[in-house]
Amino acid sequence: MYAYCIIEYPVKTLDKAFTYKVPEHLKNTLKIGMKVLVPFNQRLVHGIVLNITNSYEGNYELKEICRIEDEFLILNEELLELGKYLKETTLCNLITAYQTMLPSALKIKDQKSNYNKYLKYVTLNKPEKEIYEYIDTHRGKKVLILERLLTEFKINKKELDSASTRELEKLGLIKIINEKQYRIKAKEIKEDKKILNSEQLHVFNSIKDSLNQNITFLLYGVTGSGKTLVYINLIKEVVNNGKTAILLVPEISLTSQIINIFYSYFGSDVAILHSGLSKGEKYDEYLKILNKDVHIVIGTRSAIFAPLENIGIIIIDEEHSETYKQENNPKYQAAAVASKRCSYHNCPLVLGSATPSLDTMARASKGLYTLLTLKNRANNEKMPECKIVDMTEEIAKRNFIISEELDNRIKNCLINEEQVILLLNRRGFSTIITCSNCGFTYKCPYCEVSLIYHKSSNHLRCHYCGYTKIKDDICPSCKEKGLNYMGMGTEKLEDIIKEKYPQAKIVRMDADTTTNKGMHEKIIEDFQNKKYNILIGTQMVSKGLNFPDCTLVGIINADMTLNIPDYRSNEKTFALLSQTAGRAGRGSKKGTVIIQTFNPDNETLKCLINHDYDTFYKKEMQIRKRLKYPPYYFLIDLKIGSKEYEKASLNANKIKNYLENNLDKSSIILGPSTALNFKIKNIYYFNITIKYRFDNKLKNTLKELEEIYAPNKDILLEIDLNPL
DNA sequence: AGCACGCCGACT
DNA sequence: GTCGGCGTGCTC
Repeated sequence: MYAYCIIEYPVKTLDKAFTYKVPEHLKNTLKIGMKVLVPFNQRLVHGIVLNITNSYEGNYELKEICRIEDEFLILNEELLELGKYLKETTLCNLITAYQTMLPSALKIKDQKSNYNKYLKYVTLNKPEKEIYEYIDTHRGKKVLILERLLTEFKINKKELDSASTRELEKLGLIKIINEKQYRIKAKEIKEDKKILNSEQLHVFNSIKDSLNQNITFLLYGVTGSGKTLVYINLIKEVVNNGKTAILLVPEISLTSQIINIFYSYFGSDVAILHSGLSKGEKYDEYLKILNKDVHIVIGTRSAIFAPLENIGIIIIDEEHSETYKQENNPKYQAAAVASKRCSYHNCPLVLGSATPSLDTMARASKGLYTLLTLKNRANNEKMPECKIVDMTEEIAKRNFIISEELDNRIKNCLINEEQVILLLNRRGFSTIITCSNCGFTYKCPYCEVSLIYHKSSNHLRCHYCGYTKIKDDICPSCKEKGLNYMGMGTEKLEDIIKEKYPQAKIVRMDADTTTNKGMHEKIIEDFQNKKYNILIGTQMVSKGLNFPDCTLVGIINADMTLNIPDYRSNEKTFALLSQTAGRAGRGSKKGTVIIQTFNPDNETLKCLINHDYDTFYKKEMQIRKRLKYPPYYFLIDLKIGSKEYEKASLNANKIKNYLENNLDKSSIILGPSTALNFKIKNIYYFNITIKYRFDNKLKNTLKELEEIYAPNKDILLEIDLNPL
């Protein structure tokens, strides 16, 4: 009997199966997918069994497997295949794929062997007769413990006097048992259930009728339309059929609210997986899934690898969120993995969003996905009224940060004891040059993305195609000397607001104020309980939270995301501002949204204020088509890095030539240009972007490139097959 | 990745 | 003479 193993080192040259003999004593227990310890070049390393055979044809003198590492942990057939799929689609090593699928406590190199948490119980160890004999002949604490045990049978060791317990254990009268405990305990099921409205019911029924088919649904529902309730009912249906379900959410900040809702519906049938958990907690939740103690998994990106069997549905909430793409290796898209798993289990995949990504919507309009729509807010709430304020005019009136309109509305809210959310858009902070007078920003004439300012050379540069120009002294648009960095911190905004509205209670939520675990939840809870009047924050405040008394949302600088140098900047802006706007008017009162901008005529903002995703979609698709961006073209990013500028530049050009000679003529190769973060940790980076539609030479050419550069320690080559 | 082997320079 | 620098090669 022979086992084919992949070993722990994530190196290209070792990314293949090594064959071992299976010793007699392991023949019955060893299974495909197990973690094993094997001898490898003078030392012992961990590996995963990929295959087991009865014969071996080869000339190697095979060594024997030493032992099985975790007998309970077995990657099943589906997950083993999923790893191979990850390797193929992201060009990572197979072992890297398997490592990312496991929680850190079970990863191969984790040295701590036991993450199990036990609760110590005390029980009697002798027949009652002997216990009574002891009680009759002794007195004191020990007798009291024995008397309690005679009636209560087992008692938590912590409740008892430790010295007495130890002595009783020595006498053999009692014993201490370890009982496996899960760190996270589910809350009780609450019987306060909402009923689906007619629109929600229609969507629910459409998906329910296809529960045994591998169909992808796009659930496009406006903010506040009650998508969560649809998810809950779908999952309930799936679980009632004896199957399991995965719900992906974008980030931890959102999970706390959703998790509580799910606990109240499903109690202990839910496992949660996200980065906010400790190693031990993650381990426990993973065990709950492996032990089939739960049917439902809720979590962030990596929860898509949950070892559930018999999956009946996968739901990805806020489908457009960028958090579903992993930015380090393996650079995978959770939605693609989900799609793969759904096809294995022949079950539906549901993508939910109020602002679907263009890729997803394009697939829906092509008929690849089934589009389902929730047009109205649940509970008869109205969509908030949105208004654009032209900041150019306000600056003339010397209102630099808060416009007159927003100022009046804030004052009104404070009088009526209603709440305000202010969004400060801080993305792409200081690398973009803006005219403080007219709001002008430099754009690349070829790629229509904002140019990045390089201070050292006083140049503006397009990070897609490498177009370069020198920064002007006066603004080319208004001829004033207003060209400077754009940006203001939330902290500064907080000071300004405090000064302007001294009577208001203000709270700030950004990366600085939420570093401690639980701070985020606390701020939200306090705001919900009306401890504050005004919440100031970055994108964090945009996520699906319900504040019934929040009637005003102010977007201080809508332009910021419009100007980030990314072909998706319009899409991102539309999503972020819609989400934030959706916070207003979630109770009985009507909500208002004030959008401050230097670009009042911007098409994206116009669509936004009319809640008109469809027009936005059509207009943006035209731009994408004209400029050959996704979804019309696929993109691939190559990142070339070296400690020496010359080497990086030289090799980037070599790679470009190689691509030009080997790719299909229809593919477009852009660059090399200096990367967005040109120099990180003393390594210089260059970017090459490939745009393609159909290119069957592509995969192989990239694999060849990887093989050429794998042994080269001076040059780093990173390939992102699904860049954002 | 990480260990052995191997071939050259500066030390008790 | 030996200790140890890190270049190369190999790992079932």
